[in-house]
Amino acid sequence: MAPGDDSRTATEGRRTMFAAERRQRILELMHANGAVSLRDIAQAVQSSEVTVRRDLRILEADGLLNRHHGGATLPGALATLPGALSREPTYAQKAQVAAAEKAAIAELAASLVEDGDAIVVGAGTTTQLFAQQLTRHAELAVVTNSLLVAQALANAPRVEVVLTGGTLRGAILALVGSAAERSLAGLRVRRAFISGNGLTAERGVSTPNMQVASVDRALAAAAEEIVVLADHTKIGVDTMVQTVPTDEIDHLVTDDAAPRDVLDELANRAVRLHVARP
Amino acid sequence: MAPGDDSRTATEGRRTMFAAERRQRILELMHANGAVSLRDIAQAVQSSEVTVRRDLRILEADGLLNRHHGGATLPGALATLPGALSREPTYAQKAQVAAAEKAAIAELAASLVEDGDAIVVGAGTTTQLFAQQLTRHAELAVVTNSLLVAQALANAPRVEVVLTGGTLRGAILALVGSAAERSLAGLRVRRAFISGNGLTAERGVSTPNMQVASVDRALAAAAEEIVVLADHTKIGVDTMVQTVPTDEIDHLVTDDAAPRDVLDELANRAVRLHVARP
DNA sequence: TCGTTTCTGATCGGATCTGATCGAATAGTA
DNA sequence: TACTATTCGATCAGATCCGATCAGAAACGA
Repeated sequence: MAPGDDSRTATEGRRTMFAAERRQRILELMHANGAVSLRDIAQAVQSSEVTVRRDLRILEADGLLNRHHGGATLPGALATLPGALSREPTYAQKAQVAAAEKAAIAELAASLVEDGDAIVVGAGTTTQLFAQQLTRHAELAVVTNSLLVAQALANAPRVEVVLTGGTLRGAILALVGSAAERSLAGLRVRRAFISGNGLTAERGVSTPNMQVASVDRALAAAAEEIVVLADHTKIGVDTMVQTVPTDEIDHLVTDDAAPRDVLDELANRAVRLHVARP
Repeated sequence: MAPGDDSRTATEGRRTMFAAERRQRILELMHANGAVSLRDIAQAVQSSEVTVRRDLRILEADGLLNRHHGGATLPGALATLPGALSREPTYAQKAQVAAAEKAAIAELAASLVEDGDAIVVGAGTTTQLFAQQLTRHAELAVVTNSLLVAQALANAPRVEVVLTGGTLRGAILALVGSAAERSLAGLRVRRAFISGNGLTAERGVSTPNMQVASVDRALAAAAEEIVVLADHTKIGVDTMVQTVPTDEIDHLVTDDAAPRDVLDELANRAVRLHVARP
């Protein structure tokens, strides 16, 4: 015994985390990112993957999250996570395509928004990233048909988020149908930020789904100016249903890998170009 | 029993620390660090771990802290890590209250839903769990103002989800406001499953927020029968705004820890009771 | 001074938590 | 469809922690 001995190995400060503390931390990670891979959690809480797996099992039993191969998501939510989870392959895959370009486009597009604006935001992986950039704006009013856009702005204190009603399209977590279009009828905002699956100089923005196209048209009709967000993989691509013709597009935000000739032709048709460099 | 009673006669001038003094220091340590390990406490107050353990047990009985394996934390906040990203403590905390009971309630309530039904589901942690139980139902139509309910059912292939429009209330991820209420105006479904913050026999369901209350009323008005989901922590509790009076409640789904007298009184008023056992 | 009460510390058995490993299941790819 | 690489689940082992019991020390009253 050596109570007065002061040559102790000072373990203080880096106290090991309690189990409850660790689980709370996991929940915070979940709410911050929507979805987290098991490996990332293990690293974040400085525990083994086995322990994290156990925690996830407990938290799932309490209904606080959903487990998947490779990680977990918030109940219902799905993620734009590097590679891991794939309950929803289509969406996760879409988010992976040109991820860096999309992030750069989102950031550049956000600079087109000013404090006090009222805007409309469509559904899509790019517009979701775009919405995340808007959390710091003040006195913003955002109308959207995308649950992911709405969630991205849910905690922004000075942004008012209005969701259109409508039928949920699960694959993209967006609202479609006549109810969605009707709720946009009397609306008038400054700018609409929409995406799509393809954009050509001849036919403008297009998407393969008719319901989605119909809503996108209604979104566009509610705005004075239309801003299209499209990474280079979509430029020059035409899909089934036209949503916004070229002459109605006011701005295009894309990245520097987009084919030059299509951009030139778009510029000739009075589309103002904003090229992001990832 | 008087082992915990330590209102000792103050023998002044002694150098040994009194029990009350030691416990006070423990509380100071807790408030300074949020969470402290048992070993650190023992070293800080120059006592054995056994004694500290005893103190923690007493302090926990007084509700002044929560014990865990290896130490203790403050009752309210577990989020104490430097640079913690507690984005949404309120919702996560709410979900943890009576989590097992809520899960059992959700499961029992789901048995009240039949294939082919059209139902309305309100916002809340319990209704979210309830929605997760519905994914296996077929030909179901679900109308909700909760983003979490909608997301829980997003991937259910045979469930049609309709979201009301409205302004997003970020803290609970639900849609409120006149737009939400208007979109429910012409609707008629078989049953409404709603929650709330309190339920008494005299005043029925209540919630502390007026906007939420208004939407809940609109949800209830759209259904032939009203089913209330409330765990025992809400039974006998009255909050500010009444949403559904008792005589309009057709079913109550709760757990077996609910106070007997309130349940009896509710049964007297024609509320059918469903008691889940976690 | 003595006995009683209360508090503190030590020890031991049992319980809990954590980490590692291996077979089984799952997702992605050709 | 078949194959391969992860990932999951179950089991086991080690370490830590908790609770209960017992013994010693200090304080109080007679």
